[in-house]
Amino acid sequence: MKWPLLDVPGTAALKDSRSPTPGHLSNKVPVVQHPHHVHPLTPLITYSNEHFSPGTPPSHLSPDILDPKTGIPRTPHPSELSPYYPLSPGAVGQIPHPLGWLVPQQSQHMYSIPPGGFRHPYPALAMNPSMSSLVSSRFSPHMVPHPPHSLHQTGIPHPAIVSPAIKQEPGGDNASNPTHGKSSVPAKKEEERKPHIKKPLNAFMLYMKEMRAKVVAECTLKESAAINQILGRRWHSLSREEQAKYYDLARKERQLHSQLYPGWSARDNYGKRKKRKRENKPDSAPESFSPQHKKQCMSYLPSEKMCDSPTSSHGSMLDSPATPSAALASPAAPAATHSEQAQPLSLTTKPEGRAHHPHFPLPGRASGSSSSASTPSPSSHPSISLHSQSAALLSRPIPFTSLPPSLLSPSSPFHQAALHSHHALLQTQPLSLVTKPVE
DNA sequence: TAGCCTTTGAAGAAT
DNA sequence: ATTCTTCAAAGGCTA
Repeated sequence: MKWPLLDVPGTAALKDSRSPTPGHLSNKVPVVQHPHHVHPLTPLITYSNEHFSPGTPPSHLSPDILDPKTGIPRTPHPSELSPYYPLSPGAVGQIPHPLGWLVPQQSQHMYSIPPGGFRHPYPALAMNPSMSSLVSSRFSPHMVPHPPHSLHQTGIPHPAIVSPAIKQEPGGDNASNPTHGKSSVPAKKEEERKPHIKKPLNAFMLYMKEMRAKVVAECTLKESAAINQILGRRWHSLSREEQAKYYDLARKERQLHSQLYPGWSARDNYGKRKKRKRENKPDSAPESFSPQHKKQCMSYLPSEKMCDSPTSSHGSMLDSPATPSAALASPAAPAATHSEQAQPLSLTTKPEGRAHHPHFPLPGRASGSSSSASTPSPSSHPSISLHSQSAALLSRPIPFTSLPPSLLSPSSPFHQAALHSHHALLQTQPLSLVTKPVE
């Protein structure tokens, strides 16, 4: 099922991402509508900080680098060495932080605006008539409008595009390329010429990108694995509204991404990375962890406990956004009856594999399925499967999208019951730790 | 030095 | 229809 697209004014045209119609996009994408508005995703769609590093521009941003595809020399522009929006210096000062509501404190240093201004992260989108005012005078000639289908070959430094030279697999990616071999030389060449278009970031990734620096600063930690654990917990501690913001951003980004790369599929990136080494897991029982995994988990726990102060534990996982609209329609009352400590590291209870979060059928593909609301799959989450009673209490993640707004009201019996069940579940969560072998 | 770790979510593949 | 797998960010760590 798909994320139930919001009827957010201005996004309707994006709903059909496969048939981008510049004319439609014009006045329906509020994020780029106003000439002085910065794309709300600005700091989040960087995809890679490589594109930001003013001091050490990646090779593909090097001025004297020719586009591997077109051979067109990249026009060096100061703004390319740092953030995205090619706004004039005079306009920079007018830029409200696109995520001011997200990063009230750290926005200044996290997204400092360089002298060169921003570079629009989605130049192609900027090329439609309505956006032309935004970019017409800010892009160098080679960034002049191109049909979406040719974007990959223009050398436009879209943050989602990573030069093959950077992202390329060691050894020519042969190992993971099913078409490798003598007979696939053309295919290989073709593959090499293709820029690596990264996946759009999901809500949590956006959140991580946003909050990582803060957590790092707070905890003086740098290991991403540890940071991510903390962020994962904090993510769950966010209120529905707070998460909804990120879901909304992620949705918009997906829409923009699909607008820019109509032919792109997540499958395109399959095999781009080296295969993970989790193959050694199958031989172990679900509840048995490899020593390495154990060690990793345990080693990260103390750090997290020390750092992860429940500064934002007013949310509930039940309050996670089914849809932003739902969240906004009925913002969850701060159900701060549990703290993060009350949910000790459920992440460590994940034996292996990935499972969709059972608590909330977030507006993904499952939400469109009516059966998803009636056929719970608690086993999809290890911690749930370990607590059938809790799972029964929770009885099942009913898609909020399928519920009438009245039930979504914090004061509604359903809401209260759900919270009660949720809290009951949380109280059982510590048990899940027991299931984790302690060395 | 390539890949792992760790998180959640999206999307595609597989069952 | 459901489950599983891969990738997205990121930086220290490890083989």
